[in-house]
Amino acid sequence: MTRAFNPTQEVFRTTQERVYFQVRDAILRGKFLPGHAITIRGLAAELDCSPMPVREALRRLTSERALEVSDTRRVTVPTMTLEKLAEICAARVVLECQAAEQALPFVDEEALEALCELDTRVNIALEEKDIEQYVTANLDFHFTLYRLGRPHIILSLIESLWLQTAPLQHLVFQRFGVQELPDRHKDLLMGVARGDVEQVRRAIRQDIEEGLGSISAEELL
Amino acid sequence: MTRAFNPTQEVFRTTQERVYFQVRDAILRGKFLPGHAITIRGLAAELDCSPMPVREALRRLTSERALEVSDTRRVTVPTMTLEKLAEICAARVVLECQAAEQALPFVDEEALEALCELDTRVNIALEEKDIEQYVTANLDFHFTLYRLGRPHIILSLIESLWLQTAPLQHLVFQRFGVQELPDRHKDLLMGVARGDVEQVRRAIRQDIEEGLGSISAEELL
DNA sequence: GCCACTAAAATGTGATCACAAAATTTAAGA
DNA sequence: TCTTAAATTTTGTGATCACATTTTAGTGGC
Repeated sequence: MTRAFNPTQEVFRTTQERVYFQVRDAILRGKFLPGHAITIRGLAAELDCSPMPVREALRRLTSERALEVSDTRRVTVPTMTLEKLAEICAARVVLECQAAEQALPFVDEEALEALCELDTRVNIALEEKDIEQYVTANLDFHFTLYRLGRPHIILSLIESLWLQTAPLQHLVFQRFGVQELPDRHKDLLMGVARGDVEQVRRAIRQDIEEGLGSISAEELL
Repeated sequence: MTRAFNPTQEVFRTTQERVYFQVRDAILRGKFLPGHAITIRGLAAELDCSPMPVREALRRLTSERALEVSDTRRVTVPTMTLEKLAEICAARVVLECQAAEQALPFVDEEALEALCELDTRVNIALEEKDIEQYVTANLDFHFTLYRLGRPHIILSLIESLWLQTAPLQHLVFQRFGVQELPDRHKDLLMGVARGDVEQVRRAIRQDIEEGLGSISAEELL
């Protein structure tokens, strides 16, 4: 289970909750391709429970736009469009800038060290072309920063946006690898260390726009 | 049913969907007070269906933070805190500015006229101290503008944020009325008419911050 | 009158069932 | 071989049930 999205590593109180996090994790890890259809009974059998908790978990995920229901009521992994991508990009920029700004006053020695360590993990993953590791480390890096300001509402909005791009990201990674990805983490770290709001904003904006903006029309199907 | 939130006035394809919109509408119209507990069977009886669709609708609404589940698994209308309010405020500012900016290129004579008419309705409601009318007209005014840019993802994020403040808003309205509310719609309309991004942003920011910012600690319970 | 304790009612969760709609497979015809 | 149509299976939705937990009501004691 991805730490950044479930940092407390909690034991799930209900089956529905367990299923929700399992499916969410699978999406983040690129286990589902865009367009792929998901069936309630199939998931229930796979996760060893009745259809009931699956229904509620899927309803929750569609509500976050991590999945979508087709006009024939079938639950599918959404396909991306350029319009959607542009919107997600814009929303991520403004929300993650806000989260980072909110986090800045809480940056101390310890936090900075943790971020540097995570950045190192990202770089190692990039060098080794380890997609799985890169995705996890990158996620941890960003959310560790954002979480410093103890945001709740904004963070869940950001999580929803990451979930929406995850399937496409993995598609692109599998096709082109992770090597030529831009790395704005150094700028971001420097801005964070200095408490320079403007530098942080610029780094986040570039990180997002270069990462998602490079995906052109051809990759969308 | 609030037009701005369900502009197509669609016929609902499933019971679950009908229940979802009915409860959502009730929240927006202030039918539920913060802290109020909602029961599945109770709602099911009231809306004349089995508990099943209600469960899914409530799950969806809690996913949007319009409702929340207590630690004893009871679904309640969330109570507000200053921290949450500040976050919602910040998120609304950046997202609604983004939506408005995206809408500007689509503003034409017709749209401008529609907005003016809605603004008039808001002012009439304010003069007559008609809370119900004010809430509806204000909602329509903002979302009519935002919808021009045909946003999907950002719009649903904004909707979620409005839902979260609705119960508190109504509480404040009932206690203090709607008379002394700030009106930044004139500035906003002028900015929209001119295509002046900066003026629009400023008006939206002030509209949100003066509207929600005036709610101090005492009102929160 | 007020508080602790017990009993009864109500509630959320998960499982199962029925049914109509959709997807898939099979069969038939050209 | 390909297309179309019928038959079969699979699927989502809504209803109902069982059960453990929680909430509420009721009772007794001070």
